[in-house]
Amino acid sequence: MGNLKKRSECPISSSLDIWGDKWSLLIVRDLMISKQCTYGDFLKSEEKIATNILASRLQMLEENDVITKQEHPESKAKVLYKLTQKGIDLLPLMIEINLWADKYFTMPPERRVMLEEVKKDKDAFIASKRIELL
Amino acid sequence: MGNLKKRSECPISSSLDIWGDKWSLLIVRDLMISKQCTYGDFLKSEEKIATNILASRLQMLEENDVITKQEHPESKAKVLYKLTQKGIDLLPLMIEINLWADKYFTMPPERRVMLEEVKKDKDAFIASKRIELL
DNA sequence: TAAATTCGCTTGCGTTTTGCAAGTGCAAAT
DNA sequence: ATTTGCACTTGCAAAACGCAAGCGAATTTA
Repeated sequence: MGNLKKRSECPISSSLDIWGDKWSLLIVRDLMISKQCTYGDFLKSEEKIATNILASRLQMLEENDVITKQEHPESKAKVLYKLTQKGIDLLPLMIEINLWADKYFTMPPERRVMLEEVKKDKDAFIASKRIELL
Repeated sequence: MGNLKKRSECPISSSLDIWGDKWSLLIVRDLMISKQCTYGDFLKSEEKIATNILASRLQMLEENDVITKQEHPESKAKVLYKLTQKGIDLLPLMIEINLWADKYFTMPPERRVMLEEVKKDKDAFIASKRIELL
């Protein structure tokens, strides 16, 4: 299944080999907003990812150490997904995507609040989010 | 062909709808390194993009105002592709990808030189690159 | 405690996208 | 006048995607 083949030694290319598709960064986004999600949580988010695609992306991201599975504290039937350090390190990237999008799309009001905070002091925002996610 | 359908109002998702695939950001990368490229230049880069895929991505990026076509000064047979302002604004994002990759992959030596400069003063680097690309 | 429901996936299958090779049409060089 | 270069286009097989249904284990409900 989701095994990685590098197209080149270029760091951009190698990065895209892992999360360069329409869905992976949305999974990362959900984990940055919610800190931890179950399989069902991902399915609920508004872009409506197909369940087989979700499964393959989660596997890919786990194999590449961007996310980890943990057992749910209150049920063996549930699984918790979280970002690893490598995943949390995508935070600056995600923020730059938001800033770019802010310039060229209309932002939903809730995101706007967060972005104001980011614009005030980007590094501080990243630092506090980083702690929050660990 | 490459027409855009938004999956949601989320800025991350909308961004990915434009350049969220394995190839688009490599085209942007080439244009950030070379400032302007011909169709043939893109084909030459080491990831070896298929010509039909290249054509569809160039069209998509142009439709979404990330790149523009210009006529080549010395030949009507050639076409020059350049980044628009919207494309140049992807620079901070590209730099964050590089920084992330720097942490988790081995970097080719030439990129290392650039990254040292970035680490010394990120904003200054972006500012000078910005001017260079216009 | 048996039956129904929840949860995290897997499977099948039709559709779309990708990747490779070959081809086309215009421009420029020979 | 003919060949070469350049920017694509076309055809087709293979892979990835998207949708719906199914499945086994864990949990809840009757």
